[in-house]
Amino acid sequence: MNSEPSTDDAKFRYGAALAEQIELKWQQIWSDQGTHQTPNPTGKLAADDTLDPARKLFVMDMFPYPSGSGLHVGHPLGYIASDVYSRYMRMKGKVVLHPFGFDAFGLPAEQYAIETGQHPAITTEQNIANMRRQLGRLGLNHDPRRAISTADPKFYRWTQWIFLQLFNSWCDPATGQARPVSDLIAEFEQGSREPKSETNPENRPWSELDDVTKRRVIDSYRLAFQSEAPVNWCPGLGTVLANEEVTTDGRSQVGNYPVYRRRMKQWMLRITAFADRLLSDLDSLDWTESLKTMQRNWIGRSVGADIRFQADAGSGIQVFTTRPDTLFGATFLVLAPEHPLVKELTADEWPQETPDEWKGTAQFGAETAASPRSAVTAYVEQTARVSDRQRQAETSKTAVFLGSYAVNPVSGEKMPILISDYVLVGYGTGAIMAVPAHDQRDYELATEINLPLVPVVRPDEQWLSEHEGAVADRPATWGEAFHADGTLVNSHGTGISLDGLGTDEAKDRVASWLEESGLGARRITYKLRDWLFSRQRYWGEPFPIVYDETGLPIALPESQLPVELPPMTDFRPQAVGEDEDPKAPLSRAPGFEHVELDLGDGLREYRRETNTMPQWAGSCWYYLRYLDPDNDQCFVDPDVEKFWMAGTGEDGRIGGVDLYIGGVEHAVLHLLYSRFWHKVLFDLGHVSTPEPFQRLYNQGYILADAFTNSNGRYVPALEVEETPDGPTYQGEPVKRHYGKMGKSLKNSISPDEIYQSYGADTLRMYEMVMGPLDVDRPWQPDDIVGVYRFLQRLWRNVVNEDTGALRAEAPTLAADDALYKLTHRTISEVTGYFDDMRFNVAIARMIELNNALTQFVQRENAFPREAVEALVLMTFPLASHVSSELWERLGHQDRIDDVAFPAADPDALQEDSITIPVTLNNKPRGTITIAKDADQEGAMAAAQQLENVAGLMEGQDVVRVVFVPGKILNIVTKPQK
RNA sequence: GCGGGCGUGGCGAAAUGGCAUACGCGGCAGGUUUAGGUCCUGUUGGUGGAGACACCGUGCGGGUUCAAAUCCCGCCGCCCGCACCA
Repeated sequence: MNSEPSTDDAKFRYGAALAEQIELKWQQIWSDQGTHQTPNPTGKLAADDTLDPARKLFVMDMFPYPSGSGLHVGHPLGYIASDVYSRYMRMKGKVVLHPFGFDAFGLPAEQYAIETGQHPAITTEQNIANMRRQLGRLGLNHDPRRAISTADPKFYRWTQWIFLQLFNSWCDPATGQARPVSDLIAEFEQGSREPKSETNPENRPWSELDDVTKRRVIDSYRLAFQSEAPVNWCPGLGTVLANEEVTTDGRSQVGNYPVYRRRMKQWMLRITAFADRLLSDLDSLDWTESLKTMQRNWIGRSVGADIRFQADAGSGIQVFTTRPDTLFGATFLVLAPEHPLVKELTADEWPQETPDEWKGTAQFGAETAASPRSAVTAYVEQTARVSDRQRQAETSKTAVFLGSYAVNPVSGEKMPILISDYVLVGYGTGAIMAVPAHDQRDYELATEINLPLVPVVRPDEQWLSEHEGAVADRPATWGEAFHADGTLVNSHGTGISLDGLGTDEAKDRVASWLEESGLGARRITYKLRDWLFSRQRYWGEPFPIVYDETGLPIALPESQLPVELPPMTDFRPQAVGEDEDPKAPLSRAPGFEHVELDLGDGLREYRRETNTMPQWAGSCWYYLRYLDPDNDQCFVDPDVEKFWMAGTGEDGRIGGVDLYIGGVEHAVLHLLYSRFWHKVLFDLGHVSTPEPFQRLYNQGYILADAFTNSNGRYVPALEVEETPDGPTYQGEPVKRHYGKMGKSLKNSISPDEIYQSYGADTLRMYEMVMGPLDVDRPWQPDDIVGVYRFLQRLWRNVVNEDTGALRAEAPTLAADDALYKLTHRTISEVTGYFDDMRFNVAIARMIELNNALTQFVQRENAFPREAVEALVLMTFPLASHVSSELWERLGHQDRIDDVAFPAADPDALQEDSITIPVTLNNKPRGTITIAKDADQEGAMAAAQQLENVAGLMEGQDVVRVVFVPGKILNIVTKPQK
């Protein structure tokens, strides 16, 4: 394959060398003249003149982490798109903010540093420099003054500040909004609110509590709080991870290491308190439906009821169910193996006549199954070995009976209590009432180990007929649970009867009954869990938190921010034993953990928090820092924030970033976390919109061939050779795959190669012409010449390739000239396509115009200025350097950056006559050219002139004529009798 | 299993009810050139025909309509997300 274009024989042909010369020249000019600096309404970056808020447009990319392997051609796809769009919008008169930065803290950067044995501060800096160079070569129009890095203390000072906002806030359940903790304390002191009982077991009034208890109570309300809970522990990374960072098969997203469940005390953020708003506010956003669906699924709202069951021991077992209507059919209870009541409810001996299936005999052997305690212990240990996600693999259900019973409050029946790993401790209450006749999972367990089934919803006849051998009142014959709605049966007891009711009515009746009798209440639960926010890693934001002798956390005052990350030479995470708590690297930093501080009551000793914040902390709010990057008084000036974020009111927009472009992989990570932080900042009055990102656009991925060897490992795609027997690597046959370009598939292609062969403008244009922006597309290097030739021809139409001089200029085009009309029609269409970010079709139209222009120039040996300038201006957002160069060569003193996008001449779009197809019985038979306002008779008359049509109509009766002005003439005929 | 999306030439793709395949790549033929490349011109869905043309053709089957790639119903295939969530 010869991908190298030949060296140009014409000295001034637009080739790779000339393109590079032009590109570097204009990048220098842009940098020298500050072309891409966007003014602010006020502050350090303020403009000389006032800015019109109605014209503002905030266009942003998801910023990258500074990868060590540099950029591949898949990375800049979104960056180019946002660049093209922002340049276009600027030409359309918008004041466009288009910034760029680096997500420099976090696991990927730290893992890279460990691999290379260098300090992350150094590798991060190097990687940022390298990525800046590669991106700079693309000529992106980012405002250089607003470049940010989340690992910069001037940046993370404010990340820490926002953390303190969370720490110093609580969520008022009455309004669902964040409020300052000081309000909470005031309410306690006034007696208008009673402390929750969990932290105040004796329910003593606030004024009688000692200081430490008061602090405990308050801490339990905070949006940032510490909690001892089962977490995702990843020994391979030496840290805990958020649920969102664990893959479906129970491994870490970064590094693909196994993840285990383990109880640890960690920092959590109370995102669950905002679940409802995170869900309902999705409706107001201009995001794709599939992305909204992903967030909705992740939040996972379900409506039901809590029910408390009285058990042999303890104060009762609380369960959550979405089907309270089936309460009479609840024949046993199942707890998660980790449920706190398991120990208490485990009996010393098996009750008489306990079936062997309930004892786990088959699983653990007769010896272990000899007592409830040993069987339960064995079962709990077994489930602890695998992660939540792995537990969900499709295997037959297992369970162990605790040896104790509860009572069904409506039927009065005895219900055995079991533990099973299909009940998850983190969802609902960690316990369920099993209704085996009407829940598939319960059905499977009940039939597996022989538990009683009671039908309480009568299956309909159709369902019964579809299930062979199914008898309505014998669920064991059904083969599966009947979980649809229906009519209640077998559901009457003392004080309540549901027989004959429909599902919805019955749900309502039971819920009311539960509330009246004090046995339960209506409740809504979410799959979303609180966000585990601490990591036992080095390369992240330190917490602005210290501990005093009580061990309770204390927020550092704002004046002591930032808490800088101390320099360390050995910053690796430490391996620890199974029962040992991991030690965060910062605890080894000399002089960091134990400090003497004056927090207002004199110098005292404190212990610093040594965990760091996760990857996502900086990206939760970075878009706000772009607005006011140098402000050292606050995280963003309120007036500046309002200017860029406020909704324009257009199309009911509520405000936020006007266009946010990025990959779909952040659907439930960054995008959910960020929305959460933004809502807290909104509630506290720090930002003016309830949502951060009004419009979100997911660009597709660039795909490329990838190859695996016989071990299933990926081999470098660039070194694979194509042979008649298939692809080979180092002589060995390899298997071809196809996937997202990137490091993991070893199929990256560097943009540097494309710059060398064609230049950056060609690369920009190629990435935009490949296909629709939101669709995955294969990297096809052979196709690049298409847009390269386009730019070459455009250049040649203006510049004499041999001399470098401007070609002769043709006289002004007449208004009825075909090229004039095509020019304006193209402007009109391209404008629409740019507005919709359909750059591939816009480019196709430009190529058509350029082809027509080329013929004109060849014929006349001169170029028509209108057509050329329109093309140069339309090309500018895409191929900015060569367009700038041509604009200058065309004799313009003004910068093309400041020129308005061309407007179509409305007269040129008006055609006096139009050509439409004629179909006879729906078969195309030719075209007619008729007056624009011709009527059906006129069209028919013209059609009769067509030899074809006239001939075929001979001997036919016209049954119907469909004339759609401007579209078609269809004549329906049938043979004459 | 549930939810969402997609299926059009040799390839990337246009057309969102009105001439299917715009534009680009690749192919074929010709011109320029010592030659190759570059560049330029023509041509390029399939079948038949010398040709004008004719018939067929948007995953498969049905439907609505004067008219369907497009709308509706049912299959098939691929991709993405979720997945024991009580």
